[in-house]
Amino acid sequence: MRDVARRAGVSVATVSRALDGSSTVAEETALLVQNAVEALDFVPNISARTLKYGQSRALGVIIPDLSNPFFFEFLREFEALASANEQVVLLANAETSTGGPRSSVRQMLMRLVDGVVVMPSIDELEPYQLLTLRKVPTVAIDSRRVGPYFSDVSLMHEEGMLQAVGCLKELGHRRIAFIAGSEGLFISSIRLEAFRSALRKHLIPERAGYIRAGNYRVDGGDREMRALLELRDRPTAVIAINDMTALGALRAARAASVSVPGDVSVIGFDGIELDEVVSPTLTTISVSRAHMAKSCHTALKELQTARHHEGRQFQVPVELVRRQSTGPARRLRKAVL
Amino acid sequence: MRDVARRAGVSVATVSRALDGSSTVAEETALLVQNAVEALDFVPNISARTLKYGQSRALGVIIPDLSNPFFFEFLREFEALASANEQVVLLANAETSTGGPRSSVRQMLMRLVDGVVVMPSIDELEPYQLLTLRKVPTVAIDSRRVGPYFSDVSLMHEEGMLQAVGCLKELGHRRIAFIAGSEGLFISSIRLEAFRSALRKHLIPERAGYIRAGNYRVDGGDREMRALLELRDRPTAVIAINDMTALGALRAARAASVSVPGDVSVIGFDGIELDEVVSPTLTTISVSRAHMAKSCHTALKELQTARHHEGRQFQVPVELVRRQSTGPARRLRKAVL
DNA sequence: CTGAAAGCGCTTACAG
DNA sequence: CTGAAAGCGCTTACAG
Repeated sequence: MRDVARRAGVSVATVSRALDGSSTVAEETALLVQNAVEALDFVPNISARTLKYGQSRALGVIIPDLSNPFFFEFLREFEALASANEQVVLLANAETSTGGPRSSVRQMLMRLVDGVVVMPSIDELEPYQLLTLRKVPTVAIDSRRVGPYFSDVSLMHEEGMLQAVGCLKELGHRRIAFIAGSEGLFISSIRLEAFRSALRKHLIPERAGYIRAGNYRVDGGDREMRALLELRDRPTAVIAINDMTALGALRAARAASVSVPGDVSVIGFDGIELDEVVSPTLTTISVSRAHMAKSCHTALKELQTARHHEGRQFQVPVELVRRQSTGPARRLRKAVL
Repeated sequence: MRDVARRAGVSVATVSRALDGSSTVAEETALLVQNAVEALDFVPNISARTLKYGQSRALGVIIPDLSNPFFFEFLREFEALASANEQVVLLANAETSTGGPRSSVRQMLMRLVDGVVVMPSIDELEPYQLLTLRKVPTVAIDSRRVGPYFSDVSLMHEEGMLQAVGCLKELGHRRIAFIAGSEGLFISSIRLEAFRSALRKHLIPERAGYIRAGNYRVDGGDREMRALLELRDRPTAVIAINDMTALGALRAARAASVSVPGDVSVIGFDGIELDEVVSPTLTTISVSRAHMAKSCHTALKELQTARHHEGRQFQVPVELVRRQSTGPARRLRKAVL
């Protein structure tokens, strides 16, 4: 910057103001600076500004180590929003990072990020309080809590499950099972509760052994689907906590020569791009990643200016997308024939 | 830091030295500082250090906007390495970022990253020269070039294609097609050349219309597979430039009621996790993401200390993984029967 | 082994 | 409209 100033024949203060844009600089001076900047290919040093401002124009994203395409798809959207705002995305993986979530949080603090998106389960939410204590705007997915410097972006699981169960009911299904996530995880229990509540609203009884604990991954879905298929009163439909689990369920059905949707219908949750690649294509409760990313970004921005920096809840709509993995229940089909 | 110094009853210089670890500090002084740090929950401000050092302990990753799980899987591995080195990952998407690659590069420069991984096609390599000019260690995947501050991590396409074609030949295939990436992209032409060279080495003729231009995505693979299946002398085997393309090819075959591997064999490239989820599971030329991430990380480290900061080439081995999508060629099968 | 001081590159009241 | 100067939080030769 000193070089630029020298070349333009002005002071560094003037250069700074000229680059800032909002400050008052004579037009010809600005031009002089502009030329010098281009001639020297000047790139400002952000850390100097950060040191001054206490803000780095960087946003952190802390993602759990689930090998889930959904997160990548979210990340893509979020990065686009950040870069449109001249912000950069700092990535940290809560699990694989040496030191776990605490070290991720520490990195975010050391770098004075302008905000952090956390995609954890509630069990792990505690380490992130360090962020809000230090007044770093933080938004968590599906934490269902708000507070100072802390907002929540929640998916509308209830509506999604209601639609899914409703759709199955229409197709004649009464024996509907659910493959949840790992036991004890909060998100898992939210979706499970949403499922149960949907059953109740549709007056469908919950059956013994119909609620299974998966692990959000393909292998968990595969394993639990096998178990379900071995039940005496085998379900005619299965809803999975996410698409990866549902894909595992499809695989298990294939391996057991159980036809989908002929013998059993399957519904996932997320709406990842793969759903349309597998066969049968997967019916799913689809979440708009763009909407989710937008909510997260807005939430972080709002927290900076909100009164008392108090957070609020954002709702992300979901939508049942019907594809090949759902069809009429066996019994109904026979009746029709 | 001033607070810590005050509380510990020492100067900030001493605090800095105590935290540094390598400097000489009396043991009891160090303890005093340690206590103060803990009492105040002190988190150092990295930008101050960056300002001083000119290094930020951040690594940039610039990824093209391909909706390809392979990149995420790579990113995961790379992030783990970075965080084990107390480095953070700065993510930029070359395409979606407003301003394209140039603005991504600018962000990296402004933030004084210690190195950058670029995963582009050669067409786009030029903007990244700004990095090496400014002495930022840069490593590109499959660029096949090296230079000052510039290393290359190349996959061993030739070996992979040789194995793939060899495997198909053994199974009796002679009519082998290839679905490439977008025309004009360098990576696409590397893999295509590797395929052609493999054909030559195995004395298999290349047929008209057997080389197709896809787009690295499912829809491109789908589209080109349909075209291939409509040929009069339909191929008995298809190799795709990457797994997403191969998955598209599988879908097209399914839609056309063409059996895989009964009527046609399919081989992908990458080895993404999904290959084992689809049906039939996908035979692929698998690339170790861990190895690739390790090479990139090492390359960046090396460039800082190398003589004249001259880059070099790293080779990442690949390996054919046989799964369900490959089988004996029709003709051979008949002969056997 | 420790402290005072300079300096990294920027921004911004404060004068003029 | 512009310049000189202080200061952001850290590190590190330089004395002691």
